[in-house]
Amino acid sequence: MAVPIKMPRAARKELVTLGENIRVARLRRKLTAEIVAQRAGTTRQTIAKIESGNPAVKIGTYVAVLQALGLLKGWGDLDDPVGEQMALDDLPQRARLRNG
Amino acid sequence: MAVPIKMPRAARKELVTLGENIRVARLRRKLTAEIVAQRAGTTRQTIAKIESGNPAVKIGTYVAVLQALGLLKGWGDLDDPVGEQMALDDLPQRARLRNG
DNA sequence: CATTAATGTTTTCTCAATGTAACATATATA
DNA sequence: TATATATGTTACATTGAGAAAACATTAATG
Repeated sequence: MAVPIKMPRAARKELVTLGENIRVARLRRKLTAEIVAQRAGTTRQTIAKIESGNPAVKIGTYVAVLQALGLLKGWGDLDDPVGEQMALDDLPQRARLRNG
Repeated sequence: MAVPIKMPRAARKELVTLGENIRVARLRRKLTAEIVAQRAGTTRQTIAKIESGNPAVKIGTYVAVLQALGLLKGWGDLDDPVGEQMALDDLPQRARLRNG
């Protein structure tokens, strides 16, 4: 197996959690990795990578798997307690760093 | 630019939503794509792909970007109203399709 | 406990995603 | 309205992800 990509601990942990959740959801539905792979248009090896939290998997594959499990809806919604304080109206189209 | 991967409408839509949310979060924080890219260990071109919902980006990059924006925590938690009904205790390690 | 299917694991090959660079365009400020 | 800068966009080379296949291992049933 390829060496997992180097990344911060917290990020890795979050990916592992997501993978575990996906595996639990699959088993609860009594679906084999093979079946989910077919529905998602991928292979069971890639399903295994996802369930183990391998960061080197395309997000498109993740989304396809979530859809195959009926877990897709609302997944793209982010919880942003910090940004929520700010108005969306006057949001600039670009960020400007200095004074220039 | 490379042709976007073929995928179901709903899945594509969810990715676009995620990308938009990431962009909004970035702008609210007044961060340039360049800055976020540096923090996430990638390039601004890839940030652009993420914000446009391109499915062919590694999930590890997504996670790194979410972390750079302070949006990572709890992201791996899935909402599974269907599976929640089922006990975790007697969850099999494998799914079995037929009779056996 | 025997059987058989599901999963783990490795290897090879192909193709596309990413990084790098360069240029065009648009927009946030003074 | 200038102007510096953020972003859009494209091209190219490299590298690694993913598909496919084969074999080993393990767990779920009867």
